Amino acid sequence: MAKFPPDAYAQLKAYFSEVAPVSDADFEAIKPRFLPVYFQKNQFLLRQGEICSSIYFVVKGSFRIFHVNQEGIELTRYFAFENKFGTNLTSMIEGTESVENLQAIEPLYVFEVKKAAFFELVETSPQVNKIYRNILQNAYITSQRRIYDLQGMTALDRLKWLLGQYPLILSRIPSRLVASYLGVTPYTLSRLKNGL
Amino acid sequence: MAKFPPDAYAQLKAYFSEVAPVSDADFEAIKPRFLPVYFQKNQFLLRQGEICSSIYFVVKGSFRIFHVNQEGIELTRYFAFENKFGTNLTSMIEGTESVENLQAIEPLYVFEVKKAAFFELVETSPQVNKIYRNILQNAYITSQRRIYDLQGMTALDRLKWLLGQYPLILSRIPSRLVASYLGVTPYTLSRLKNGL
DNA sequence: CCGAAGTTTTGCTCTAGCGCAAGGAATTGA
DNA sequence: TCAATTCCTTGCGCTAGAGCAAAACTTCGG
Repeated sequence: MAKFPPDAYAQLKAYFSEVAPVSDADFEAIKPRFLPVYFQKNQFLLRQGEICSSIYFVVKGSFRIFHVNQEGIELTRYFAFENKFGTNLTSMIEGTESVENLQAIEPLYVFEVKKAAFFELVETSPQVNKIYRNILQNAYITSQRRIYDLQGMTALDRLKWLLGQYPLILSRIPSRLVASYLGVTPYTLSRLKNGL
Repeated sequence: MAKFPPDAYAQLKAYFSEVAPVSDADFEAIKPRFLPVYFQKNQFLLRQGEICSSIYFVVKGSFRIFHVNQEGIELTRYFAFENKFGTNLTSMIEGTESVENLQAIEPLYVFEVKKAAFFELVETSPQVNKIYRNILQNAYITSQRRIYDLQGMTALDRLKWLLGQYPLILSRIPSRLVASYLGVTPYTLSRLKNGL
């Protein structure tokens, strides 16, 4: 295991300046709530049935959010790459048991922000508040878009749509997981790749 | 056109007592922000491209929220029946152009709450605040559930799932609209009904 | 560096659901 | 109330994608 990226806080600050610029002094106050954590490939950040108590910011690597349905099929709904936040919002907000799993896909370096610390920051830091509004809206908009954009598309068009958003996804993420995101079998995805 | 249901405010008060009980005095203060409005069957409450400036509470009748995709196919995502709130959240929150239409299915009696008045109530009334949290959470959870529950189900199972939620929907709503909700053609829905 | 386990590809068959066409039923409006 | 329109059903052929089996390729631990 390589050590935690030394410039990770600089990266976080750069993220803030994109979304909600923050002064050096304010950033120093926020910083200690962002805890560097490492997860191995395939390790779980959260398992279904547990209560989600943190939100994560990806410094390096990636994780996915997925659900296992009645038939035992995995359905992936989100890939979190560098500079993305990810958590199970419903479980974290309501304190209910998660129906989703969060799992590292690659060796993963994240900042973990504990629920209590996070909501405190939401109240005390206008910047974090803005970021939170962003997260909420994106969560909703993303899931809406997913329904509307994908409904009625062929599997090939869905794949193209995904590649439009993450051009490198097929070289970075196992096909099996991409298939579980697109809602097709790995067989079908393999064949689709020929038709690109 | 029949006149607006005379006991509509009593109905609204009953709804509050289910979700967030409110004293008579407080209710009197809230009441004037709920404006009785009538829409004819098929009339639009909002068209795509417009900015959504109100939220609606159904007293009697129903409306649907739908989107028209690139191929010109209508995709319905929500049916609002009695005692349900409905609006285009994204457009209302962000003030952006709506990509969805709201349209009365039956003769429709609603309370309209203007955006400004609504957000003022959210700030000043703990009860309305709670109802708003409810709406936001439901919006997100519903769209999540829709992705997870329906993914991988056959069309017949999706129909049964819908009938589990709204047992009378097929007798109340035109089949064409139910089909556009389930993501199947009217042909297929018609055949599915035989297999129930 | 090698064997085992997991992953991806490919051939083949099968089925759910599409979509046209045409007939029947139900709504609508003057 | 009666035509006109819209909506629903049904027969039929067709295609996208599922799913099994087996081969080819990767990855990983020791």
